[in-house]
Formats: sequence, C-alpha cells, structure tokens
Amino acid sequence: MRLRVLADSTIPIYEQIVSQVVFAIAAGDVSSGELVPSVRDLSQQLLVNPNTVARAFQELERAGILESRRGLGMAVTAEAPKLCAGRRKEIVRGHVRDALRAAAAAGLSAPDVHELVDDEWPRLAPRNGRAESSR
Amino acid sequence: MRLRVLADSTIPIYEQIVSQVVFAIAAGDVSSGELVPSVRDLSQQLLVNPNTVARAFQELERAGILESRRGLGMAVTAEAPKLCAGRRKEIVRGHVRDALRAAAAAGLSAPDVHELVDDEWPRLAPRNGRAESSR
Amino acid sequence: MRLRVLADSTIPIYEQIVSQVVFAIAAGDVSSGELVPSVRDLSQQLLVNPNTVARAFQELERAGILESRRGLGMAVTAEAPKLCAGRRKEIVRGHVRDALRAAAAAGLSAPDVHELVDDEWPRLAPRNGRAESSR
Amino acid sequence: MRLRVLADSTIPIYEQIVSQVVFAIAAGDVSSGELVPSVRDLSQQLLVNPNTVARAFQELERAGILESRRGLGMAVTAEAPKLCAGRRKEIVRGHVRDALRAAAAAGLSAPDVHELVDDEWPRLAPRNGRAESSR
DNA sequence: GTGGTCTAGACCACG
DNA sequence: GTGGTCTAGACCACG
Repeated sequence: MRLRVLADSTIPIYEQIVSQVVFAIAAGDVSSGELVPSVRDLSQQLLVNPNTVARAFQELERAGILESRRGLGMAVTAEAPKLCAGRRKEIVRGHVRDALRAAAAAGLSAPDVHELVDDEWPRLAPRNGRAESSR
Repeated sequence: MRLRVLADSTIPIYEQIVSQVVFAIAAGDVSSGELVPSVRDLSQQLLVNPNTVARAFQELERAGILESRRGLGMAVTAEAPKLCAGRRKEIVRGHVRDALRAAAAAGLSAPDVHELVDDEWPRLAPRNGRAESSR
Repeated sequence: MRLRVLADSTIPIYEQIVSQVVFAIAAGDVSSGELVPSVRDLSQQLLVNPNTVARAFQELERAGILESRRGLGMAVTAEAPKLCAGRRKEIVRGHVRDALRAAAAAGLSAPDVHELVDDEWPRLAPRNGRAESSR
Repeated sequence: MRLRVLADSTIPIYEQIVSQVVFAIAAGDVSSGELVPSVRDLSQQLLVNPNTVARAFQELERAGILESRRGLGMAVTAEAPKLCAGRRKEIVRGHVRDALRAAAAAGLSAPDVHELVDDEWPRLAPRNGRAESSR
C-alpha cells in the first residue's frame, strides 16, 4: 500500500491518509485481515508526525475499517471492502456536489459543467489512463 | 442583491459571501456604480457576524471589485463586471478541479465523473432552470 | 456544567470527559442550543491539556451530540438529549455486563451479584441520595 | 483446565488468563500440586502470543498461586486454593464497583442497578445454571 | 515490536 | 475570542 500526502493541500493530512487508505482498500490493494503499515513506518514514509497517522487510523477504526490486533498492528476488517467501496463513492460524490453547487450558483448549465470536466481532466495528473477517454 | 449563506456548509461563510457577490455582479444583477448593502444590513439579513461580512467586503475591495464611497458605503467598481466574469469561471473551475482530483485518486475515469454529474445535477436545488437539460 | 476527572483512573481522561458531558446533557443540565464551556476554559477548570478536551469534543461532534458554531464554540445539538439518554444507558449497561461476565465466570449466581451491589453501593461516594435505598 | 479468551474484549488477554486460572483453582477444577498446561500448549490452544501466556503465569507466580517445578512446568501451590477464593471475590467486586461508579455518575439509583442486573444476567451465556434465578 | 494517551506549544482560519 | 491541525516527544500497556 503506497500512500502520498500533499503537505500544502487545504485538506488536512490525516484526512488525506484516511481517504487514501479507503481508496486502497476499495481498489483491492489491501485485503481483509491484512495488516496496514505501522504508525511508525507510515509516518516515516510520509514524512509526517506519528500522531497524525495515529489519528487517521483512529478514524478508520471507529469507522469499522481497521481494527487493532493487539501487539501486532492495525488490520483491515472483514467489512472494510464493502464499507470502503461505499465510502469512496460518497467522498467523490461530495466533491462533485460541491462543484455543482458552485456551478449552479454561477448560473452554469449541466453541459457547461461537462465541458469544464473534459477541459480539466487531462490537465490533472501526468497520465491518467482513460483521461482522454470517450465522450 | 439577494444572498444566501449555508451555515452548515464546509465552505467558510465569508467565502460564500464573496462568491455570491461575484456571481451577482457577473450575472448583471448589480451594476457598476451601484452600492451594495452595508455590512450591518447584510449581517442582519444573513444572521451572520458583522466581522464576517466585513472580511468578505475587504477581500472584494482588494480584488478591485468593490470600492468604498466615503460616507455612502461600498460600490461596485467600473472593472467589476469584467473581473467577476473571470473570477466566476475560476471559482467554478477550482471546485471542478477538486472533484476531479478526488475522482482520480479514487480510480474513477472521466466517464464515471460525467455519470456522477448527471446523477447529482438534478438533485441540486428545487429550481435550476436547465437542470433537466439535454445530454 | 460542572465536570470532574480522575487523573489516576484507568479510564482515559478524554473518555471521562465524553461520558460526563453525555451524563450532563442526559440529566438536562445543559440544553439543546446551549454552548458548552470552551476548550480553553474547560482545560483550565479540569487542569488538563487543551488537546485532551479538544479530543473529547471531537468525539462528541462525530457522535452528533455537539456541533461547532464557527467562532463561538461548541453547542449542544437538537438531537443530543435523545442521543445522550440512549448513550448513558449503554455506557452503564456495558459496565454492568462486564461485571456480570466476571461474576458468571467466577461461578456466582444472580443473588450473589445483588448482594455484592448492595454491599458496595453505600461505600461509593460520600452521599448518594438513594444509596441505602429499598430492596 | 479449559480456558477461553475473548480477543475482542476490552480486558487484556493476559488478565483474562489470570482470572480464568484463578477461577478454575477457586472452583476446585485444578488442585494443589497439579501442573497447569505449558506456556507453549496454552498459547496454541488459545491462539495467543506465548509472551502473553508467560506474562499471565508470571503474575500468578508472583501472587503465590503457581510455582515453577524445574523441568516439569508450573504447578498449583498449596496456598493457591485459599488465595484464589479471596482473589476471585476481589476480581468480581472490582468489576461491580466499576459498574456502580458509572451508574452513580449517570445519576442512577441502587434499584436502577438491580434492574439492569436482572435485565442483563439472563442474556449472558447460553447456560448459566441459576441465571433465571429467584428474586 | 505494536498502538494509545497525554502534555506542551506553535500556528492557522474563522468570526 | 473560538476550534482545528500539526509537531515533538514522553510514557505506558500489551504482546
């Protein structure tokens, strides 16, 4: 499981970690029962304070996605894949909703938004497989 | 100029005010030279701390969209319509970019995002002119 | 709202704060819409680090019991009284269940447990109103 | 001596092991001079880290309940039955005291607690001899 | 080794 | 003024 955080994002680091763990599990990168990297390892890998990672893990535990195996670390729960699939959808949906609210308030139409999406998508990451896709 | 503020939104209130003033000017609801409501009036109308309105106005002044008329209040500048048209675009584009970033991190494709947009758009506000639109 | 924490308890301080806020709301000491003491005030009153109080508030917020009023502080939600009544019951029930599990594993009977309760109850606090009560 | 450990309990595993050995001896399931299962055997039987079992045995040794027989393993001491009878009582009493503290903090009365006990006792384990008992 | 709690204190956004 | 995030680092229980 390879994570990345952007220190200068407006999104808190611990929340970025939460999302990325959710995405990794939803994508099947980590399976139920597997241990995620330890707080210490992950904090070194991400160049982030251990407390920040611990906070992300705590949230994931309360969400039923991780469970602590005493003395071993944090493991992916049996329900995690299902929970993460749903959560992934909701995270993205929330951001889309925000964008649409702004677009509507600005007086744009649905086609306007679609145009913006097609305009911005290719500019995102270096290579996003299906970025230039269809439509 | 009629503004609305969502107290429970994750978007800061002052930023909501800024955006709505920008949108109102870009839409031609308020014209160059017209006065906007006073900090006091607007804060009462929106049930919001006067400091919050003041901060929004300050930001609009720094952006060259509003200018203070001594003894009268804040007025829409001559350049405001042009500035607001551009800014409106950037505000929306910024939110769209956020949504795309989340979508990409979640492993979605461009078509997935378009689907989400079509899914969410009709659910927005009660009345959104072209909400049931085309495509 | 007057809270007390026991620094030497095995129960984490932040959890003690959570429970006591829940109990105070369930008891009607604080009502929906009221602000609870600020993180800073409470941390001074309890002689505890502000972070510890903040963590308790965070939990209460995620539980839907408190909500942050931006710039003002944390307020008791409309649903809090109902939530707290239920939660209070579950907190106590959990402790009772623990005790019964131990009692059963030790081979005690229900009457044995009742006897223990009557034996221990009066020894609790200095004065507990109905402590010497009935039965 | 048949022990059971609940991996998801909030009570540390080593403490569960200590309690169950104490209860078994107090109940006369194992007698003075008898050997208890080896750390290795017990850890395999309970699916638990050997260190955890070792720690439990260490504690039981310090309490004078077990003593090591060089080359043979750990044996129940002569004083164990008496010690365990007392300790069993204190273990249960401690849990009861915890429950009462929570109940008192929640504003419950002694009758309330008795009611909770009668409510929860039958729900405990499948077979608890006198669970449906009297009162 | 693992995570959990807590302190101390900085810095920030918001109002 | 308010809460939110983050760092740094100590200490502890558990395994």
